Amino acid sequence: MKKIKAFLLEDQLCFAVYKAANQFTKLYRQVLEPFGLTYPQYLVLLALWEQDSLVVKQISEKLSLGIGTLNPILNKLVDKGWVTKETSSKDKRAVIISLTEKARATETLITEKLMEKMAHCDALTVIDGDLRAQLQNLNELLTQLNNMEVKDEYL
Amino acid sequence: MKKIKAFLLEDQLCFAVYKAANQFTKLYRQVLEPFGLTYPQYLVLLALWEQDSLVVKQISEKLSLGIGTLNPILNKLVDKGWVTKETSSKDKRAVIISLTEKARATETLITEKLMEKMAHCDALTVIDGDLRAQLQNLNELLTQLNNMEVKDEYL
DNA sequence: TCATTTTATATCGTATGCGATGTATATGTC
DNA sequence: GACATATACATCGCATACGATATAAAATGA
Repeated sequence: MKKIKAFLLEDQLCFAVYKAANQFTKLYRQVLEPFGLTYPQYLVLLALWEQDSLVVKQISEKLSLGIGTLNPILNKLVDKGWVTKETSSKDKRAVIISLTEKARATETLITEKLMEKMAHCDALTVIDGDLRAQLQNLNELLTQLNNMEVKDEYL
Repeated sequence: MKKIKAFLLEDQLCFAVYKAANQFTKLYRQVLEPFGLTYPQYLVLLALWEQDSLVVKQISEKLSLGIGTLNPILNKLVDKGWVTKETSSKDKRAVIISLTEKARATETLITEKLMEKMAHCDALTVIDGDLRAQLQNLNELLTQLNNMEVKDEYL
């Protein structure tokens, strides 16, 4: 009596994603820890290196993280001197997050160390291309699904 | 001055995986919450539905979770009456986790509810096949990388 | 204008997820 | 059998991640 394939642990897409996310975090920790950074904290910096001085809401959207998750991360980045927080003068509700000199100065080094680590595994690059595109599709789908849920109740 | 493509937030494989994992957890919560289950708790049940009465160590390996993460989850499952814990008679260090009657009885219902939810999104099924295989490759790679790290220091 | 509603953050409680450490039990070696 | 080592689990501290709630400021509208 074999069970439905889709519901065996090893065959589940969601489980594969779950495991990959955990493994990635572990891998990145090796590089980021010496800088005193965690993976989510690094993501915030990554967003700001692309475009500095974002409002919290913009970072929240870029990373798909709620304020409840993001705010503690931002506070830690402030404490550790990576970013600053200032109220927007145009909209006093909004808070602008900006990179410090330290954060700007360290971008290259962190990026190099990460590339070094990843280079140890050429296969990662090979796999990368197609998978990335598919995952982006998946993410759009999941996001839609999650946003649809409220309406869903009324069907 | 465009930056290296690989290091733009949106283009990063790890970020795509990270987001997908978060979205999946949200999606599953909708189905699992009425049962009083979280996604990791459900994963434990999934493992046990495949094969009951596993030792903690075995579950830890199946889910790629350390004892520090797994133990609190198991304790909650015990508290809520989904599984039992008993010391192995053969090896008094080992703890055997077994499904309760409630857990066995609810498997079908939970599985049905999950399939219902997923069925709302046919596209998920279409994407699934290839992506799953690729993610499994990715996971093997990442796991190897993570296990290699210790030796890595001596190169 | 002024009450209502929306929006941007902040805070809180619960549940992971991890590395580090502690403890009891097996195991291997002599 | 004694003892060093390895293994299985437990516990702790830190850092997310989420939903729910709170608060202040902006936008809306009668």
